[in-house]
Amino acid sequence: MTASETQTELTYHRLRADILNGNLQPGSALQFAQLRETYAASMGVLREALTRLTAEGLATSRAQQGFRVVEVSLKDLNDLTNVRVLIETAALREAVAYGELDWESDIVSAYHRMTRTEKHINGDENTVTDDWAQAHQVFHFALLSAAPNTRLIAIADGLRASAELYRRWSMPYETVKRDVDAEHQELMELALARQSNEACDALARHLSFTRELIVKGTESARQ
Amino acid sequence: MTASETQTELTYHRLRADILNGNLQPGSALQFAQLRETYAASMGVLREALTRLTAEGLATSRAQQGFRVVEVSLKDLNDLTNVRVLIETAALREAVAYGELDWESDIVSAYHRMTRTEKHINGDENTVTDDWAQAHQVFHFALLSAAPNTRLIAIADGLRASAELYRRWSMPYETVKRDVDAEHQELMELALARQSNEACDALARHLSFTRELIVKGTESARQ
DNA sequence: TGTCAGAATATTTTCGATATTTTCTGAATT
DNA sequence: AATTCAGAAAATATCGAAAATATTCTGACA
Repeated sequence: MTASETQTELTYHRLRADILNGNLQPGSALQFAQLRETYAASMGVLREALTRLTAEGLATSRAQQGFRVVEVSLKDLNDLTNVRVLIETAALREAVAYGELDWESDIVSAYHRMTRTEKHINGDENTVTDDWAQAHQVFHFALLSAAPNTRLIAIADGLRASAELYRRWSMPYETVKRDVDAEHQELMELALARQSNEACDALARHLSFTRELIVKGTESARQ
Repeated sequence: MTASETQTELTYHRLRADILNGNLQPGSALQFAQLRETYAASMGVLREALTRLTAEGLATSRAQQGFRVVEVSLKDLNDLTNVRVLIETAALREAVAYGELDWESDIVSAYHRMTRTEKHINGDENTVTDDWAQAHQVFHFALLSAAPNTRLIAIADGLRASAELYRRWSMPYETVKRDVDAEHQELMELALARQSNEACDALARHLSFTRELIVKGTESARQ
């Protein structure tokens, strides 16, 4: 193996991707025998990858009962959204206060890349390409990256992984014709204009949008 | 092995305790051969325990270069303190708003236990007993436990582990005769009186105290 | 004196066989 | 019909040796 990436990291990334894109369904059991075939990895490697995913909040484990994909729920989505608003607005406020030219350039660059990346697989509006998801993450990371408080940024990044899980869930409900690009553009412009309060409001709305969609979607489905 | 605790968990807890109480110094290498003797554990078990500690922020790892105890720094202490104030006050505000009789009773009980627990080992003011550290954690957990947002509580708990690392560092500087018990009592009374703003202020001051001590201590040492 | 290649050493990573625990199945008992 | 229990089956947890990779040491060359 010539790559610098260790076997465990490779398996970790592949498992992580399969959880995030729904290939492994929330709540389903992650059994070693089965995973071993799929990923051609030894038990030790799988075990370590799963431990990392558990710590990240994408899987759960109970002693002697193995691992499962984490469950999703409306309650957790609500909690998650509230925490993300709290953390990300705090980080954005710092970034707007301390960001310099590098920060501005990174945001513009990330925005450009995101808007020029093919968003849907074969035009199917219920899907998102890996490339776009990646570019989206980079854009949001760039927005906060100038915040001096690295702990804040690390927590925001960690929560973004969980949020990805729900984004997938919300896609079928995006009947409202949400204009995500416009939200991102507004966010970028307010940040670059150093309008702290307005930018934070826009970010809060942006983060809350997914929750609103799912809540409304499941409510109408229940009737 | 008859215990319900799995081998990995046992080793994880022992390693964690040794990092927190300074038995393993910040920045020092955690080598397998050495750890294997100390903890009488296999490589796989150690590897998993270390992976969990890394995810928790108490250790670091680089591919092919093993694990180390996490480094401490003034910058990180500052970041950590700011995030903790942000998170814990948000959680406390929720707890004060939603807490019921169970919550009140738990706080009173935890406070009582903490104040009746021997604090120092052999009266040495530079040390803290494991029992007191445990009771202290339980008290702070009880304060926030009524917050409906479980994500918020989980993050607060996670950060408390890192904070423990710095508490140890600050002990030699506690020359100011800090009255921790009084701080805790004030905190408890304000929370039970449902005085949200005042309680959050008291909590912010309480969390920031450790930072002030270390900053002042290292400044005067540098002169 | 400083630099560099290559051997020697030390450390980490990976693997599958074995031990332990949980879950399943079905017959016996109340 | 419901419960209990033992044995079988399936899954997870544990271990230490072997492979892969980094680090250190050595001595020749500039």
